[in-house]
Amino acid sequence: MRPLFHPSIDDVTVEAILHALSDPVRVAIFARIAGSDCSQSCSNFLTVSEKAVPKSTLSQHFKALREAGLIRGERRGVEMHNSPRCAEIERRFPGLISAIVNAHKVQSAGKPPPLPTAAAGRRKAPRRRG
Amino acid sequence: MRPLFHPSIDDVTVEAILHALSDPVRVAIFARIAGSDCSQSCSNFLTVSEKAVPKSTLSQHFKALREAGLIRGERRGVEMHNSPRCAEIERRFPGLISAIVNAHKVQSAGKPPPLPTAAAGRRKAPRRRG
DNA sequence: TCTATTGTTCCTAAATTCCGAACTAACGAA
DNA sequence: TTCGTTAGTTCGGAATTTAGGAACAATAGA
Repeated sequence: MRPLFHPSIDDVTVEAILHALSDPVRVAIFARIAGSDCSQSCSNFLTVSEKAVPKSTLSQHFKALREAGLIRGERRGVEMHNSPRCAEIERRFPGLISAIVNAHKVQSAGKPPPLPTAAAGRRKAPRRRG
Repeated sequence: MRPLFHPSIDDVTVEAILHALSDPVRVAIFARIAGSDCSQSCSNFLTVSEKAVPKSTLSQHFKALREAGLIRGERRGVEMHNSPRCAEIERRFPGLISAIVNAHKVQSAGKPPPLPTAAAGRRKAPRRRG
């Protein structure tokens, strides 16, 4: 298993951050990691916003967040501990992360919480494979 | 020619904004439109950050910015006038746009201005087509 | 050992992006 | 009117990126 790659803060780009956070699942993951005071393991996110996320996809999402410089991952035993790099990013790009997380909150607050029984109908149809 | 589509401000999403601005050419375009006091035509951006942008690509970039709700385009005669929708977005997502534009400035300031003679070597190699 | 748990890698299909070529639309001149 | 120019769009196909199932690797406990 390959060691985890984390960019130095000076190599972190706005483009990479915005791209990483332009995915609804990834912002949701990041918002929760950034908002928590203890590190989160990947498996805490096997469902995100009522939607199941396959673990291979989840792994890719975490890789994207790590390589954008948004989180730091550390393997501890069988699981991974993920923590935000907010402080570093704040020094490099003041106000960026909080504005994005805030906007995400505004948007989440704007749409009513999905009713459990109606949720299935709103879910994106699964893609069928060969 | 199809009429231009502009989302209502309430339909504008953080994800769409971040995705639109996660492209280096598009942030550069948007930063210039947002920073100018007069509207800008598309053809002003046939070269962006010393790099030529094919006009079909440019057209797609403007479409992406419009449909993300970041700019408003208006056809006047043969050309298009593009203006930012910063005020509306600021009301919906306070601080978001300015943080991103600021971050983009920080990043641009960080890298030294490319020397004209050396610029060609740093350009991304063009993809070869069939 | 064997088994369970957590996460990664591989592989292929689907989606997205890029950009040259062909096109449309507005304008001015003859 | 028709021709030519300019500004931008659309089309089509190749390249790139993404999604997720299956197989795998690594750790821990029994």
